[in-house]
Amino acid sequence: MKLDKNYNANQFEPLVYALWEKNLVFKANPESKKEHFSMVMPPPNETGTLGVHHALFLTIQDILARYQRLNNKDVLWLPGTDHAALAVNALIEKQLSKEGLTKHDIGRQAFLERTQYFVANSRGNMLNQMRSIGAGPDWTRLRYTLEDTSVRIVNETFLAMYQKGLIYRGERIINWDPILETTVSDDEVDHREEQTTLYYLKLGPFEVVTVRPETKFGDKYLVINPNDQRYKDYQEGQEIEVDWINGITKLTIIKDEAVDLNFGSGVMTITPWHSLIDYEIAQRHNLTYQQIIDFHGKLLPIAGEFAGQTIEQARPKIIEKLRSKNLIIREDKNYKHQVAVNSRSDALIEPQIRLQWFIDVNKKVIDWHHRSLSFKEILQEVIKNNEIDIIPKRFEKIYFNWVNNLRDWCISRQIWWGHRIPVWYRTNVDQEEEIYVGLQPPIDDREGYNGWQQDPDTLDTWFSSALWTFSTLIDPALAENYQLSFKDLLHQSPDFITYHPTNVLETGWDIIFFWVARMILVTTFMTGQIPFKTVYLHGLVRSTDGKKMSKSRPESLVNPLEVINQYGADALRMGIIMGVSPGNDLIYSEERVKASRNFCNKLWNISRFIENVSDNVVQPDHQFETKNLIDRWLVVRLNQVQIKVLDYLDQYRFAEAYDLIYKFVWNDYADWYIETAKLNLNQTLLEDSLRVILKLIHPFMPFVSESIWQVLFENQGLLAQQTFEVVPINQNYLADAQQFDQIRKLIIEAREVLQKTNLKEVILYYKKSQIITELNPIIKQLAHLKDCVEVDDGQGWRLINVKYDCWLDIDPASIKKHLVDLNHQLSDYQKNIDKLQVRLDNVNYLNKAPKQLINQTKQQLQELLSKKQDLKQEIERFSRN
RNA sequence: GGGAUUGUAACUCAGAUGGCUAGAGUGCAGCAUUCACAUUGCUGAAGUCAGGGGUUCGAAUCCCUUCAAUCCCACCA
Repeated sequence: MKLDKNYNANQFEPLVYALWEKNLVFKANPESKKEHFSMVMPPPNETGTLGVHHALFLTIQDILARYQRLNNKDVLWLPGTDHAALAVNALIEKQLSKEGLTKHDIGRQAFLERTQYFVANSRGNMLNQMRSIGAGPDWTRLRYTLEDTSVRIVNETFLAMYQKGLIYRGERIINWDPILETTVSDDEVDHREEQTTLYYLKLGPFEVVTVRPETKFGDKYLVINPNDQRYKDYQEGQEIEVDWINGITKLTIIKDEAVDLNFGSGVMTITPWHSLIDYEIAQRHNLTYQQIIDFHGKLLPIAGEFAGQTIEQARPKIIEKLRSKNLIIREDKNYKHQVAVNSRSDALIEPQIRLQWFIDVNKKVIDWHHRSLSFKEILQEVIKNNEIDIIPKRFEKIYFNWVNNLRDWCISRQIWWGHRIPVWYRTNVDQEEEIYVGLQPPIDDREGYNGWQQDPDTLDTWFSSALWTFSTLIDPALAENYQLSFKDLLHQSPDFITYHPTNVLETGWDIIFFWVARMILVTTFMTGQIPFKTVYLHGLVRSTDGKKMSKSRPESLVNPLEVINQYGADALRMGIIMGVSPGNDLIYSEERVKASRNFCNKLWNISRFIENVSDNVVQPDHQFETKNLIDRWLVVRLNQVQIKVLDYLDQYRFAEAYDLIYKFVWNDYADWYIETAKLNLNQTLLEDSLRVILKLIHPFMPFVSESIWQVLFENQGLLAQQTFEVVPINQNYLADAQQFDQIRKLIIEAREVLQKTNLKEVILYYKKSQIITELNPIIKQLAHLKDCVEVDDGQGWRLINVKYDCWLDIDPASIKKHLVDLNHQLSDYQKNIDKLQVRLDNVNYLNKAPKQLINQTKQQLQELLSKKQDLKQEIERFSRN
């Protein structure tokens, strides 16, 4: 025998994967005459290692890709990685700070070199990890969000939007991370609850509350709600003088409805530079504002004696001073409120006003289906018109909710790692600033003037990710040629022509805003096409305690490589697919992985059996030739399962598809067909059916299926190149299949009675039946009977659930042990009979329910009645004796 | 404050468009043993489908409501 007793995943997986790569089975071919199927891989961040959530999306996408290949399509699954500007930047800065350095110490150039080195390293690791999960994307088309082609397309996009007036530069309030010293987009800000002290301060005749006394230095305005009767005597614009932290200050009264009458005393001072709401109030009333905290998080000279100190240092001293001036009325030490933090770096966000680049989402200048629309409108339209389907559907609501509240997208970042903004500035003779936006650095040909300086900022990492579906399909060689326009690039790149729009985008629901929406936004603008036709969203993987896996709780993290080591990649894949429905989160459970590992082994041993009973020469047959009704039963089941599995896969219902295969293979194929095959061998059908099963299971468990295929059928070529063959059946097979179902019932019931009565070696008598005679040895063996004998009339215990007349040769004393169960069963029958009877007595049911259903109900009732009758008779007969 | 999701066996979860006696994995109980597989086989026990109400001939499934949990968005200075 060629196969070992147990399936050893670690032994086969690397070999099998190497074989796939060698044979280029993952390679897409745009020139193929087959139908094309395309999908881009969401590029994972190049921060190092993969987690289980990566394993999840790689598995789902790999199932899709392998399924479509077996479905006779030309498949492009395009892999790549993301430079992950903010995340990687934070990581490198953390490394530096461990060495006692900051990025300014080493300078921009050295910082970038160091980052590149780090990223190149982690990329290699990650790609190998993807391989060990079994993912089979087209590695020949591996892309990277910070490669040359990407830079070109990013700049093309920036330029095109700039020329349309969709990108503008402006001073706005933004989320500032004082640690990384960069802007953070709204979506990247997390809110965390914090307990702090709320101070009630005396401000002249008023009382104001604050948790941030350090922002109070710039106070010039006092805002009250115009509907507040308590302060109706104070007029808008009225000025008052009060004693404040650093002496006498003049305040102007402003009335604005943003003030909550019920919070504190209903009076507030505002700090527009460092608060979004205050900023909005200031904008409405045309107020002046100034910066109090600098971009490093330190107080500016306006804070007088506290200037140069960080907030942490200054706050207690400021409190001390306020206290000494008797300006603190009272303090609430248990005040709970939400603070904003950068989700990537965990730093406290300090709102700041700064010159930034923005994308205008409301300007209606984009040509879309012959109308001029804004980004916001296009985002709404493509979903409303079903140009793009989101699965599961409920995420459409979440999507619209987000789009409706969308504000201009701030795309500039002050970190160093990322796409540099393609804008250059210089000062001309009149000391005015000139600006140049272009694809490549401009050349300054004037002598004696300052040359062009590129904007120091980089772009939000999601800006380049947003181009992912089309930028990756552009031919890199063409992109090097700046003589070609962007349109030329699109129209001359075979991959773009063939594969765009892509068929599916498969990703987690948590990045629907960051990524999915922004891909739609940028792609529609740049290509005039939608980026994908379907969005399939999967859930988050959580740890066994039901919480999010997070780096701050290392015990919650599961390392997919360790799992693969222990149980194999196929086991991991199905462990996280089993029993999970689209869009729902899943809790990682090692039990499920184990169950899948056992299933691998089951498959393995089925194959081992087949190999064992097969002649050495394996002939390709594919005829599914049947010799008896068991064979026909199998063929019918195969056919049904095959159709259903393909149907589930078309609907992205992976868990259900897998579940069906699992049950079929284990409960039907192994437990019944293989068992009967020991006495009734049909070698070609065994091989044909195994081939079908391996193909069906292959998208889910590629390694074990390919390993078996290689050992058993290696001459038949690579599994991944085969297409599904439909198992042929004809109508009279169905009747045979039903016959065998009856025989299975017979065997099950016989086993049960023998178990309950604790008897062995019992004889089964049966009234003349051709089928039982034909299957006599099989029934005997599977039910563990001593013999199976045809008789003219019955004797012994009559089987209830079977259509045939047969009896087990059991003495009444033994049956008595079983009597309690039997009476229990009897009352179960009665309960169900009552239920069905009530239904059939209901006139409305008879009038309104479909005819077919009524007939079914009647039939069920008849069956139950007769079973009950039989059982009752038997019990009585045996009780009498 | 706005919104989404979840509540089904001891545990983790499936049950799309309402229609058999509500299923699986794990666990549990009993039995089997040199058979392809102990990563096994056979048999079994275990559920008021969170509670209440409604629609319907018929509800785990649809609607309303209460309770509990998780998450997203927006936020009070």
